[in-house]
Amino acid sequence: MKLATWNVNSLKMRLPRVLDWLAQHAPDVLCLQETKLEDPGFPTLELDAAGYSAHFTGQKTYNGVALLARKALPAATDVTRGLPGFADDQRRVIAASYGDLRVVNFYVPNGQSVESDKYRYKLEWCRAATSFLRAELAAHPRLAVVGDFNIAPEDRDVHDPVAWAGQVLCSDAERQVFRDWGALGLADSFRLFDQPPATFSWWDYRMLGFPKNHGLRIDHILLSAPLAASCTSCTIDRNARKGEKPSDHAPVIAEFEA
DNA sequence: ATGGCTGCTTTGAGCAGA
Repeated sequence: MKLATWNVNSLKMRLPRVLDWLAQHAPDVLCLQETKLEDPGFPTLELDAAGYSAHFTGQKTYNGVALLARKALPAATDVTRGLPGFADDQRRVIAASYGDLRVVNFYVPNGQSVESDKYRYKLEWCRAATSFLRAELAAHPRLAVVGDFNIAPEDRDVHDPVAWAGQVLCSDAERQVFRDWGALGLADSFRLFDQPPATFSWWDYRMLGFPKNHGLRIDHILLSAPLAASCTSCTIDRNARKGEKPSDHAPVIAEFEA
């Protein structure tokens, strides 16, 4: 079983790459963020032709998340959108069950800067997400929480920790949220394995960010204990960041026994 | 080789991303 997450920065622009990537990697589930599509414009037919069933919640210009699942999987059940008790026009959360596998797909707010109202919104959003995840864990033993978290959990996830110290994506409050989710019983699958240093999932389009590997690891796959026990690898596909018209994020992939 | 932002929007300068 293979589970992946990818912030595509506009599914309209990235659909050819997504279809190529699905054909090459054949994940069982691929979670997308920043689709930037209203639901009637979602490319359901193209993905169906590629062998994937889609569930999604989107809006124009910003945000938007989707779950793509190979049709061989059990049909999605218990599909939920948004965070309970957190009224929000921004489409950032979708979750579904495939048999006993539960997948939560997050596009965590960016926050812009620690002085910004958007940062306060980010922390409030994360507080609601913590409550949601506690309930999801209680209901679903085999839980994966994936997506663009917009949090670099530790200094080793940052190309220049001194420059980023205390900045948005790296602030103490954001890193505490990541630890809180870990304390609920969600393991960072990437850190279950030895990894090359300076492995990142996002690189700024500007200033030769990718060629210089000036990146951050902000896209994650968290696993409940039963899922973590069967996880055999977690990798970031930096090849997907190369070439013409890449997203600024690379996919994260977790593989499991059976 | 992977190369000095990109995608979006009441179409075009400005916002947002991270």
